[in-house]
Amino acid sequence: MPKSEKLEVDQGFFDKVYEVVRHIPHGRVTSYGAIASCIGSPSAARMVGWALNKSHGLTPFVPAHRVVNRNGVLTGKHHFPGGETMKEMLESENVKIIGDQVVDFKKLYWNPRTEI
DNA sequence: CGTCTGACGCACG
DNA sequence: GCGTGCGCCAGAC
Repeated sequence: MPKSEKLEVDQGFFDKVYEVVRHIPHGRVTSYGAIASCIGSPSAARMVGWALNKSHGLTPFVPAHRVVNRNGVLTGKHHFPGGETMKEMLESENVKIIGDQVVDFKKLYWNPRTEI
């Protein structure tokens, strides 16, 4: 079994997370759990958030602001510089936010498993 | 090597 | 409908 072959499969949890997140269309959002499920670990939603934390300032740019929790709430906004950065970035993509809640989250929800 | 923590999700009461 | 507890996997100390 060549190592190169294994390398493609065993990139690691976070790399897969980045790959999925990068596929999120402009002006759309998805959830941690959906990503986790898409990469093969349905209950590893925490790891997704953890990976995204490390993704900050990474290249290519990973739109972590498009990833919210299952409720459509911007749980990770505190990890962005400033405090309202995540909200502002989403609003710049025509995504409306009320408080920390994404408006029409259900409509804007992008399912990586179905639409990837 | 053991323990705690973490941008979540779900089951249970 | 809301609060609490547990599990998930990986890394830091």
